[in-house]
Amino acid sequence: MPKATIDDVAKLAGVSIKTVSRVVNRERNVRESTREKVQQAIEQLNYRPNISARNLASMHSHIIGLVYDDPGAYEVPSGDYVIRMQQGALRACGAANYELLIHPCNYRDPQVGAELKALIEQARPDGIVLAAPLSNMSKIVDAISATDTPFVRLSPGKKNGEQYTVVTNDREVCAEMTRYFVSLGHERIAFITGHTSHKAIEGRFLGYKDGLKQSGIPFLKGLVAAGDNSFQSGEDGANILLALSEPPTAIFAANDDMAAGVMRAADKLGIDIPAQLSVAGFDDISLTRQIYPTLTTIHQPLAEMAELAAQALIQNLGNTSMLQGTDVVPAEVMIRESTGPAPS
Amino acid sequence: MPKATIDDVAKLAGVSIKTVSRVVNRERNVRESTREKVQQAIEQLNYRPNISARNLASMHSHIIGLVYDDPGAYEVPSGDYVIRMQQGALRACGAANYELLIHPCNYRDPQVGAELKALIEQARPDGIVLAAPLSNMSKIVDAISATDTPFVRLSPGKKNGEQYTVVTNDREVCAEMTRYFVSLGHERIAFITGHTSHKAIEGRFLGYKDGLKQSGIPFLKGLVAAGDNSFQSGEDGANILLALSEPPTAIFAANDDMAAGVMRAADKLGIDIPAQLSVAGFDDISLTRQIYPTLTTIHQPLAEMAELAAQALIQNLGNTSMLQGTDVVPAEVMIRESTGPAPS
DNA sequence: GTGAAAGCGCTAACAC
DNA sequence: GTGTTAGCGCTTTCAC
Repeated sequence: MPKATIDDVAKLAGVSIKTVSRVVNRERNVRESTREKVQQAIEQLNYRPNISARNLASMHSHIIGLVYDDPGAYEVPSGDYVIRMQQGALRACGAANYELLIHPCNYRDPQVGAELKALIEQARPDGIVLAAPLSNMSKIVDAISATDTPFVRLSPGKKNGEQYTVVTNDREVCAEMTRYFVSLGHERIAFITGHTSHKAIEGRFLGYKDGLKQSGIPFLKGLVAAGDNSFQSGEDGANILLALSEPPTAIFAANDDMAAGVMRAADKLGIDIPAQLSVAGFDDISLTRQIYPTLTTIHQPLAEMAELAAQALIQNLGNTSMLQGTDVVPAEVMIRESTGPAPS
Repeated sequence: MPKATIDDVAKLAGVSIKTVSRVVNRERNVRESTREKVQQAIEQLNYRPNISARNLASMHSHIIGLVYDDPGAYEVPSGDYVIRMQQGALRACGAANYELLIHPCNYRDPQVGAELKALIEQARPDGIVLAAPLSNMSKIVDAISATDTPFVRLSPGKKNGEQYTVVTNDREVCAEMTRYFVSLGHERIAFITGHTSHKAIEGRFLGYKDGLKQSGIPFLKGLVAAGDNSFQSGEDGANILLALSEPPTAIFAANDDMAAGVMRAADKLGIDIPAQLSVAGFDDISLTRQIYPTLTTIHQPLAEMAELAAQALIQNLGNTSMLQGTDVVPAEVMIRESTGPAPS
């Protein structure tokens, strides 16, 4: 059977199409009895408004774009990051009857700005959620700005631009993790830093130092190893740290990959985790639950962040004023098997 | 500035809107000089056709839906699976100027059928790519069928239904992996089976047996351990196999998680991989490159499969006849560090 | 509270 | 080859 249209419903309910439209869009000024009549007709005909027609008439697309770095364009730990953002954005879109258009893009491509602009002009999303690390990059931000499409940003490393932004508390939660080590009796707590180009990762190191200070433990340069986010750099860093005359009893790595490298190094050296050495990472990638012992880490609430960002974006679409400010969604320490009391 | 419309272009180029439409849609029967005139006007005005208007007039949405099991609804190895499918589907959509709507859904939810149906009626995708394991489930397939939306299936474990399907060669590639073990000098090659409910995983065991037969090596029941896809079951299975009076020199697990469990068991027993024991898995999850030694496994070409499926779907949309048949995209053995020559 | 009429920007017939 | 004329199914004034 051909799909029912608003006219069919109006005819069956004995009202005008405008009244049907009012009922469908939950507008006020409809008598309760009329609403019921229309509602019944809608159900009887299994009527669904035609999105294209609605979009055309209302001059917006009811589409939100989610733009993120393409994890398939190169090697990444996993697609968890993307999946979780999508979930959050989908929740917000579903609740507001918007659709979600995903657009992975490779920022290493010199054409990326033009390509992104073309995509936006084509699909005409009503707004865009821009994920990190793209949310930092002026060539991306400028390309979106040039289309006059409102957008919000997800955890840019540094705060610039005027758009509304959702971030997490990297620094505070790293301090919390550090204090957790102290609470287990650890005093020699080492840190493996991440790649210097990742703005977001700098805060993690600062948080580590905060945690030490809050616990009254002196910060020792000798307990810091320089990593570059890779498994290998974690293993190398651990080998240096564990060869010290007074080795650390705990190692906190700025990401999970490096923490896994630490575990590998300890395994080779015959050091038991967590009896002799506690290890923690950051990100909560799936690996953390697949290795043995499972890895204590910090979970970034990506789904919640994306949901909040999309929600705020959608709610603000009608307004003429630009959405501004910053919201923080706290990250969470995930205690698993790789951390335990300091050896006596 | 307000967006240019087809009328603006027509006026500037001094032609009718129909001619502009012809140029935009690359129809024939336009004089080259006219085409150029129009093209120039399009560029000058930065004209982009309005998708909603086009969709409304042409009576289709130019949207393809990708429906897959929601990996966030429960624990899964990783989101790689989903990401790779999305990439493939996006490639096909981009090439054909379609948009991709993603819809993760949780088949454990009893309402899933109704919910899916509602979504499809709302968004009205022109077609759907249905991923495994949903592509097997009649309540999902029926819900989609009820909406009269054409769909294609990705690697259902068993072949039923009449829709076009893209599969991979689980069985053949597992035989290949087994022969690879033999080529390394292994003769006692064990297998750890997967959970019986996963149809696709049955073929892997059959492939293992095929490979043995092709190599003239007798199949021994004693070299098969029953797993359930979990890390733990891999570890348990390995412990049983390695305790045999004549233990295997190679263990082939039906998925990567179990293979990781095997590696853990070997590590605990002080067995060196690959010098004393070779290990292989299936899936090529990101873990395989994050552990040490990196895991030899089999890569399912999910992106290619999804791309082919979406391509076929889109190409067939105009036709009245239903798209049928099956295409096979071969999987690939990924040789990494966990496999080596049999110990002498 | 409700309705009539005028588009939104495009495609599809059919004329020329 | 090109233009004319109707819609597609909705929202949006503005009447009543």
